[in-house]
Amino acid sequence: MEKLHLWAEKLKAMGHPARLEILMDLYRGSYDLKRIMEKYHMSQPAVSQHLSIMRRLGMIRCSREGVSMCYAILDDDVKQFISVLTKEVSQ
Amino acid sequence: MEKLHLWAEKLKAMGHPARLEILMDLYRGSYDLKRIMEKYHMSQPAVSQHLSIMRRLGMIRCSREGVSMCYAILDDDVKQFISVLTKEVSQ
DNA sequence: TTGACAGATAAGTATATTCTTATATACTTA
DNA sequence: TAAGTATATAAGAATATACTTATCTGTCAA
Repeated sequence: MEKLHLWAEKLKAMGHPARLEILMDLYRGSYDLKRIMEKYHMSQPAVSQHLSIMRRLGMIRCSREGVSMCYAILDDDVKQFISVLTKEVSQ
Repeated sequence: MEKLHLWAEKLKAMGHPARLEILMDLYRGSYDLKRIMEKYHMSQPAVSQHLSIMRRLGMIRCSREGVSMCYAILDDDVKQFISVLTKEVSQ
């Protein structure tokens, strides 16, 4: 896929408040499924599907940690962007 | 609107290859309607609607220049992001 | 080995997005 | 002022996205 097109895909994926918040959580270390569910009035499958969208694009990776799953940001460009955004949003 | 939510809106708006390319064109000075139409197999109204989406969000502004319109990036965050992206994509 | 827990996937539906074609508007020039 | 050019807007259709509920899978502990 062309670079620009791939970027558009990643931006679109970041273009949802719940996904953006998950990424910011992950940047800080980990995300809290229940908090996301409550804040966005969203079911567990819905959150799982948002994670899956970002996983398909290689933006995040997941690994099993016993009974639960551990997510982390994989894409360096995304990580860089979220780092800047985190500072910007907290102002 | 909450800061995070507004950012999500802007990212979603950037999350379309034609809109992203228009923004990159505008960052360099101006965009070429015919080139965008041809590259994305898109009609004039379709491009106009993409511009309108970004205009509604305050990402770009437009002013009349005689018979044609002059667009420019208005939002500093967007400008900053596109400047970084432009470098990244050209590598 | 079964029950409970955490989370993923499937299937279907409501809504949003992105186009299309048709038409309207603003400006310029003959 | 009529015609031409550049662009915007309107209405509707096709497609994509974001949910829902139901169900499945993997892990652990009794």
